Amino acid sequence: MATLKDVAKEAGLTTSTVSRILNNRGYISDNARQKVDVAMKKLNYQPNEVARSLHRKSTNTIGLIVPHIRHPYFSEMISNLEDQAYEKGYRILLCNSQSIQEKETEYINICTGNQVAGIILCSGTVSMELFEGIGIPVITMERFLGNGTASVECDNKQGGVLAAQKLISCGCKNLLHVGNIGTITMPADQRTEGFREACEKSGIPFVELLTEEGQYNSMAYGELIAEALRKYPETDGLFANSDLIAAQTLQVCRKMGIVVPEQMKIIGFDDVNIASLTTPQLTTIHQPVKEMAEIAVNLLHDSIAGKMVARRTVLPVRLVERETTGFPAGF
Amino acid sequence: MATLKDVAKEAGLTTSTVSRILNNRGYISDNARQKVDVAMKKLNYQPNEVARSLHRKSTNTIGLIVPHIRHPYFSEMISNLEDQAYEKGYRILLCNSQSIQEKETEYINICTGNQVAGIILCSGTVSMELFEGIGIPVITMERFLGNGTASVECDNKQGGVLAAQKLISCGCKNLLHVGNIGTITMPADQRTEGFREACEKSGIPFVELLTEEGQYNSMAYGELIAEALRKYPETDGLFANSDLIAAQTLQVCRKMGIVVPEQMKIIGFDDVNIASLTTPQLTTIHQPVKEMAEIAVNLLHDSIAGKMVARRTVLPVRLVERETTGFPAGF
DNA sequence: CCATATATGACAATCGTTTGTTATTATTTA
DNA sequence: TAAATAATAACAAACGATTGTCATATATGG
Repeated sequence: MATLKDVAKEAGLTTSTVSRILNNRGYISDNARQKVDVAMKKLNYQPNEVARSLHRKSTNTIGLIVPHIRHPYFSEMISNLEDQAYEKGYRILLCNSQSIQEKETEYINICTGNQVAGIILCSGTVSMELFEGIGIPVITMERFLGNGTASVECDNKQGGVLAAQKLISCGCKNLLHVGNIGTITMPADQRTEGFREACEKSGIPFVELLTEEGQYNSMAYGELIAEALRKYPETDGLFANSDLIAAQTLQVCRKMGIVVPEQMKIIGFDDVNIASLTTPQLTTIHQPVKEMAEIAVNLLHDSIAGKMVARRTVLPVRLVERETTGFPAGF
Repeated sequence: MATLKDVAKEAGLTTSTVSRILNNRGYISDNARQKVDVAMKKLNYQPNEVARSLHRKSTNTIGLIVPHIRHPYFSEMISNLEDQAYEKGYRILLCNSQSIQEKETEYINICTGNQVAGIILCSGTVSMELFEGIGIPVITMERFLGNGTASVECDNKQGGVLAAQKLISCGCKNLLHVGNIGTITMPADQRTEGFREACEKSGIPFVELLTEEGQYNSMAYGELIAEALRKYPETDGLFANSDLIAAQTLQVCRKMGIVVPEQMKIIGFDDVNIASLTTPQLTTIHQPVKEMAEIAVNLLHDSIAGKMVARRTVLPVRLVERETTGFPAGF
């Protein structure tokens, strides 16, 4: 790899001048600019970002910590975040914590060790103290973090309300809600909250099913759901905390001979691509993933620049009616 | 952020000694080791990887260039690659080229500029010349690259053969194959090759449907398939180059009133999670994604270490029979 | 007690880039 | 023609860690 020095020698200039040209500072003649251009092309010169980063004491890399990559919601989110980061000139250091505390902790250290400019933390489990003293901006998504970090969420509670209202308006009398991991508190718990409130308002009872970390990680909810449906056979409406769970519910219903939507209505969450690939297609709560990603990167960008930044950003969700709640099959 | 110097001062030692302790070289006393340990903890010291990288002239980062993140096959692949990289002490710099040549080129430059230790290139479009002189190891996955780079693929051709044989053994007489992007050559084209040969051997005709880049990027194949099924109404067996396409085909069939598997058998490719979330569940060709990822990272690791490395690695595929080819619904 | 092994200090170079300072020239401009 | 501006050279320090070379100081063993 050619260095600045090589370019300078090739162009017959000093490193100072070449560096100044690259960074557009001070006096520069067109002549010099051209000579440098030619030399750079000839030597196939690429500035060494590592050296640059060392000097300016920060990289243009964002550490992205997620609990999952394969999960459709996160792959969607990662994709959008990568997009936005690229737009703003940032790179993504991808860290899959698998929602294991130790891995998350280690990845945080890896991020700081690698001098990332900032961290975007998606739905993790690590305690907030770890972020107290790291001295770089952190944006959380779908994640509580008590200290000074900014968070981006969708209106989870409203999503729960919408789901409940829809199921109730469909005439469901016995609801089942497949919620989050019981042992971890996260903003997505608000879905349950909203669901509960709406149910209580209408006097409709519902059973809340807590999931376990193991299921979250394996993305396999089939057994859990089958068991619950056996235990609560009167269930005629189900609200799942993700489309993935809802899709698996469909499979379980089929196995058990429960016809959707006739005997059971189902509503998912996220509105990822599988939602429209199931049969029947999933009614779901749409999360504005793209907008959330854009806002997250913008917040981080501003935060890195030392600007003050919104402490909490909540984006609206909306109900997308497809077929699992009896949408007119007229297509 | 505390530096080595700070730690040394805190521990009452010199930077030389501390550095030697951190890197386990030369003579070190337990006493000194402890003092450094205490100082590190007290100062919350993290070695600056940027400085380290600059010195050793290489990072422990792998550039991962993919044409997609949201696509289930790639998110699966990315997840496995991240896993493997982590195991071996590498970090992942995630680059989504969106199969745009310019972006791919730029990302290659970004990778080299950031002194990555190596690159894993998934199914890209850029011409191989770009990789000629970059001087770092490159492993390709599902991607041809004529020059000295190593590649990891699944046995695409065999996959095509298996699919054809299955459809034919199911009694299909008029086959449709939804293939790759017409304008780009890639190993996945071999699926078509295998499919063709098996069909010809049995004297069964098939129509090959080329897809377009636009579809690949939007992941929306519905229109294309609907059109084809209208044009070739006698079709009774379909082999799609991905589960995503196959899943969309199921939706199209439903809209058109074609009953699967009775009137039409469908086989996908990849065996990603959606394959078992559709109704009926997809029969598909299983790619050993995990093993491919593991081998890719191992190859890159060896390649970085200067070892000689297999030029081409082809892993076996297998047919996974589910419901779209009439698997006994006895579950 | 001398030789060897062990442990550390003190210093400096290096990785590649940025940036500041001072000096030196060439070109304008008043 | 003196003064101001423009363009570059020549050096060197800095970013933080690694590593090499000596020098020095104990400790251990034969």
